Amino acid sequence: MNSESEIVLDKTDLAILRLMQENARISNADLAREVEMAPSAVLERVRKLEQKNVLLQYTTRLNPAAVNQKLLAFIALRSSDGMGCNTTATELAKIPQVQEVHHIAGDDCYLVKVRTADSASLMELMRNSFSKIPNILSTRTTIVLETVKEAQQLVIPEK
Amino acid sequence: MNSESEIVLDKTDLAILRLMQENARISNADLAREVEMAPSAVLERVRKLEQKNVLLQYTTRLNPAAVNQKLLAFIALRSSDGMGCNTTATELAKIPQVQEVHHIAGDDCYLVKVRTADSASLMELMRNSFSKIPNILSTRTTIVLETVKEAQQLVIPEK
DNA sequence: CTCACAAATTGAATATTATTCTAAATTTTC
DNA sequence: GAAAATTTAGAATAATATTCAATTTGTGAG
Repeated sequence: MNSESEIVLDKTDLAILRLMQENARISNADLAREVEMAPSAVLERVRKLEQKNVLLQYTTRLNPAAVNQKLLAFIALRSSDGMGCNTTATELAKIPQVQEVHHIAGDDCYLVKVRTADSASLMELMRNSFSKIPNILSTRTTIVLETVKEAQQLVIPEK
Repeated sequence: MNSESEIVLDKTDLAILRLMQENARISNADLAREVEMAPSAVLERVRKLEQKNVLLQYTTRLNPAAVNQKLLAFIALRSSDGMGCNTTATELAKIPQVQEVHHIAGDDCYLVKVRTADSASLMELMRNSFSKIPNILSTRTTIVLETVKEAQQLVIPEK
């Protein structure tokens, strides 16, 4: 009975998703031309996809270096949070430099993706923000030397 | 002398980036209102930010579950690629289900983020695609149980 | 200080687009 | 197979994007 329980997408919806995932700023008119429907009908579908939380956000991918966020790191961390309690994760998620927080299977409880200006500011972030979060038992930080690919493009099924 | 060597962004540029990162579909008119400039001037700046590769892509974040991509995994993998040679990374990047490929410091050479429908299709992907890539010595797969936060929002400096 | 050049900005005009609404068509349900 | 609900098309209007010439602003040289 949750909000995703009965999402049914037809071929046209998937085509719209594919086009919008590629270019969020595509005009509704172009979208309509591509899927060969009237603009009004397409707009209606887009609105519904937004309401059904299929379309989550229109965002712009920025060059991290251009805004002085050159360092990328993954931090695997163990927490003493009991099962069903995710205070640690919630607190981590509040940190702006933290892009992702995943609860993972295996020894380490969480995998966190962080972006900062440089290693010094990462250290600062860990000292100032991470250290204030209770229940963190240990952290293991992996610095990214080079990013070869970074996209959030999903593989959208044919039908 | 590379393409990013002399990117200088003023307060207005940063404000534009902040707004567009939040909502890629913001109209140029609204953008102009927010930063209190003429629409034409703002458009000019956006075009330049695109040319300078500060704005990389306008994309739409989709609900992975809605398009049957419920499984998220991170794969740490070792490769026998020599230094300066990144065939493995390039091949990995070609796989559509692979969202990210990072060259990392430490024992494991690469960290890869993958999305598939379920664990069965992940296995299939590894058997069919990963196994065809030469030089991969070993893989260590971490399954994500739950994602608490997933954003690519960068922290944009004040000035 | 002022000139001259380049870059950025404005404002107006036009083309394109978004959005709304009603009627028609299609699909679903009983 | 008919009624109800949903979806779509088409037309009309409001809003927006985009272009361009003219003005302003910023920068460095003399």
